[in-house]
Amino acid sequence: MSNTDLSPINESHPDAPGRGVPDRPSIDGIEQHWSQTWEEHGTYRFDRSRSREEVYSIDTPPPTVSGSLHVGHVFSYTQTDVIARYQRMRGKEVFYPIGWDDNGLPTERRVQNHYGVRCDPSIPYDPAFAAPATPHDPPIAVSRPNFVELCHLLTKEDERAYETLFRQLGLSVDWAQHYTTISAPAQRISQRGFLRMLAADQAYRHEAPTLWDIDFQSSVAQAELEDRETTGAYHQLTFHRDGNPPVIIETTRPELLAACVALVAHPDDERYQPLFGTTVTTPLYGVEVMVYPHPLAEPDKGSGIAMVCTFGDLTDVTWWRELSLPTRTIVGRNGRIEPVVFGSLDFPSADVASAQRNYDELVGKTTKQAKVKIVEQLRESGDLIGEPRQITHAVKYFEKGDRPLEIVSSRQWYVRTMDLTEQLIARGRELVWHPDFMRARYESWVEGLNGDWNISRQRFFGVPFPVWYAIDAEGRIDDVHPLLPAEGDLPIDPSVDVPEGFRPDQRDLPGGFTADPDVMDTWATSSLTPQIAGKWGDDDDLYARIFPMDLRPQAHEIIRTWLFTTVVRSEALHGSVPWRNAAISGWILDPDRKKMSKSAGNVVVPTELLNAKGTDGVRYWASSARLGADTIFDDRQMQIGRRLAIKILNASKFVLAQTGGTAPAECADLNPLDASMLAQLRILIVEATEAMDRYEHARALELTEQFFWRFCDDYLELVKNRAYRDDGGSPSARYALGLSLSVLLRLFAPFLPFATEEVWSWWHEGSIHRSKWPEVSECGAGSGDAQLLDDVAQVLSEVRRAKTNAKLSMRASVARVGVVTTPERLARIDLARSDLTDAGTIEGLELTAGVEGEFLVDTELET
RNA sequence: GGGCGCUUAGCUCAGUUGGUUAGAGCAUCUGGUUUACACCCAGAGGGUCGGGGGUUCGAGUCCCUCAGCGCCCA
Repeated sequence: MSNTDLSPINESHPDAPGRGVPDRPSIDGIEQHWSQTWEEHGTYRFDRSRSREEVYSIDTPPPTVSGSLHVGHVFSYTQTDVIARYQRMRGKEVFYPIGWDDNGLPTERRVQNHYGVRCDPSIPYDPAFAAPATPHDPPIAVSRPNFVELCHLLTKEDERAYETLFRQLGLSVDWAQHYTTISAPAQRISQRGFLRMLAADQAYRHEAPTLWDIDFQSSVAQAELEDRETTGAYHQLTFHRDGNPPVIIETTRPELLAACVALVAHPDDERYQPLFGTTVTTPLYGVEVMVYPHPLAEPDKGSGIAMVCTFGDLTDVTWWRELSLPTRTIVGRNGRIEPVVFGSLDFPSADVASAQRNYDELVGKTTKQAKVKIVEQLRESGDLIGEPRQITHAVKYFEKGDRPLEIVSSRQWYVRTMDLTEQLIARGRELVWHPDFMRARYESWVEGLNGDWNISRQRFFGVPFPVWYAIDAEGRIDDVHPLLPAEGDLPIDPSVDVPEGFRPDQRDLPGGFTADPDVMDTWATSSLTPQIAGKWGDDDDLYARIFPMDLRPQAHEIIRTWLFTTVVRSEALHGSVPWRNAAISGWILDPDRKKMSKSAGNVVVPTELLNAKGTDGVRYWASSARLGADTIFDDRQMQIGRRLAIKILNASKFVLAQTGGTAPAECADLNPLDASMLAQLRILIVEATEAMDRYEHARALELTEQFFWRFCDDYLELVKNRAYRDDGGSPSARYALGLSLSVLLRLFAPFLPFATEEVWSWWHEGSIHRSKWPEVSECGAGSGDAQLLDDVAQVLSEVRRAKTNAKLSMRASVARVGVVTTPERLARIDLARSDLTDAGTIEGLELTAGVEGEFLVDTELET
């Protein structure tokens, strides 16, 4: 591999000697050589002078580097790379950047565990703090700036591992376009996007019930929810009515009784119709609450009448909003019961002293502890009927959380989505989905939205909101008129930078200003990957050449997050769909059909796999799967790919030995067998190209592979003797061999970039990956009869069968072969007579006319 | 509860708009020292296409229904 000289643009010189054919070709270790060569020659560098029509742009998923590398990365990224390589060979200038998604909660969690630290924003920055070599146990508290430094440090390390893998995998990304979501440019674009949407009233800040994780101490969005089957218990409680029998409700959360603001029953429920509009009194607290009809109440659930608390679950939020109920907050952001004052405006009571006494016994407890206590109290007061009844029910969790979410009222930034659902569905229909049925995931998600998108998180490592608030002379914060930076000053950190017209020493003081304390949710930034990769607002010339992008490849589980939020941002900022195609890859399943995931402990480390099977082998497996199809991890499939790559090397060596690497570029007197093979090759080109254009890369690979094995087993065997001989038939054979090898290598190139590049370099200068995708017009005039090769191969196959049945070597001579079939077939076979008798070592070939449908081969072996 | 996908040989999967005896690879078995390849070559066995019903001259393919698996949404 010494005399390699690959230029980025291939100028295919048929007479260029290339590097020559090695004696013993091998695929082992070729990955490192070629990925290095591609980088040195800028083979995949994007040419930004090309117009939008000439560009194929890909919005690649920036992997979360704090996650673990696993074979799923190899799988889906290979599928995208196949598309990229195909489009490049079709003459498109491919914009194929990659980034690392390094901001946000996953990184924070990894840093906490890796170093044994936790972030305490009240601690001042310690410039002398160094990253611990081993994790602190128990974790130590560090300042926010120190914590953020650790986040940067660790992500740098993680990113190196990812880059190494993706280079080994042979992804044809342009590493010069690389980005990270926490970098200054990404923060600038993220903040710019936010400010534009704020100005257009597409984003707003609002106090509202918010899903809250008490362990992460942060709000979470609807898209991050997960239902988990959780055990609970129905408790039957009595609500009192003067002079009437009590009303019995059933609840799984009796500890929220003090937060009860109403009872609801279904409007058609005759049992409770007389109660609508009347009031009842809560046990223990003596608080009067009204009974309302509402269609969401389920008559057959429990007693059919429910207590509404602020807030036990999302249905409570709906009732609270639609019935304009008051708010009684008792659960704090740490998940513990907070003190309240009975007899105050919010907590009126018929018996203030007793209510306060009962309640104070719960204060400071977690909801779980409070539940135990209140059950005791209710039992004593006689308001608990019977024993709690165990059930399992679906409870909302943060997908990364360990305890059920609470719902607290808090002030958060939102992006409007509820006003937009119709446009969002229309945009989803503009997109071409591969496969089409994945659109249903998107639509059902959009149709099920129940609130605007909460984008603020009460966390540390993220893009800060570029917002301050003025503080008046009395120390009141003006939430309504945020102070904003000029776009030209972005990115800013409001906790460091100072708004215009203020001095640093006015921070957090009356008459001064204060920073918005929150950071944006990760998705609020990664929903802008087209803008970040295309340098929107920083390099609008580039952006105009790549946006809207051609392709968004991603997995189906993040349709509701990444795909959805990107469509939202693009609609808000550009009034456009962000891409034309969405290619949705499936999951990797282990042999038990379970999803491979770190938590399931069944992941396969990809680097070991690539070393063992060869990159092309692994890529073969990945690209054999259709888009959207979940795929079993199967290293036998990779072994097949590995064998295919080796076969390509060996077959190429053989062909090049015939042609000397200088096959004739034209042939006037084409042998009928060669013409037949080329006719089949033309069909292959058409079908493979059509499949690739439909994003059915697995189909294209299958067709090419099928052709290639038949090509080796039949055509090469039939033609080898003629090609060897230096007589009249040789030029035609050498022409057809050279041409077909060139075509086949290029058809395989997107799938097996290393083996094909290796072979290409033997007889070409320049990279195969910058060569042209094969076209039918390359394969001569097209006068060949595709059927001829099949008919001849069938006779040859019968002869082989006879030899095998006789346990003879394939080289054994055959005295006579008699073929009886239709005159048309006989005529075709006769045209390849000498190739057939050579390949089968047949002494006498007798062709006898038969009837339609007849095909008999009678073989007399020599004894 | 609503929706989507899957169910074809022991395993992993193809089967285009319904059209000959349902294909491939792997695995199994039987053979072959063929200078491109033993990471190879030749061949063989192996399937009532998840069950049931229907449409049709004809169904793996279209319709209905049931079951199992997986996922999405509520």
